[in-house]
Amino acid sequence: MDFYERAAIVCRSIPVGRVASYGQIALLCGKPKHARQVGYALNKGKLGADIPAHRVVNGQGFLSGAAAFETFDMQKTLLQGEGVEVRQTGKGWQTDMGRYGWKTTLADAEGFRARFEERGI
DNA sequence: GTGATGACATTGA
DNA sequence: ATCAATGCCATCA
Repeated sequence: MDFYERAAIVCRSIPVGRVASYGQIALLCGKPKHARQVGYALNKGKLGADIPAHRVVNGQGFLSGAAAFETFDMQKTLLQGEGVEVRQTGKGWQTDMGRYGWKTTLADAEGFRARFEERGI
């Protein structure tokens, strides 16, 4: 399905030092209800090797906790290395979406949509 | 084909 | 604020 190709493009577009949510990525792919498939794809590495999967967190800024990285705190380490603050809360590792969340606009979504169409995906 | 699974999100109590 | 219940839909067995 072309959804994964789109997701790969979107993920590679996440700025360094920013994080995006699964739902946000799904939305930018034009499939608002595919948040879970984004997670599935990242888990399975279906988007390819050059994907900054560590910049993808859930809607509240929590790190997934799934062991798709070398060690459990790999994702945290990578993010902090990019300047993203990651705090330990009672529930788990969390980033401040207000400060580090990737701010996307309608224009961004439209831009992606155009890129997808010109590629026929 | 059917049913279970999941790096999610939203709603309502 | 916290927690459970739903909704969701591509994969996989």
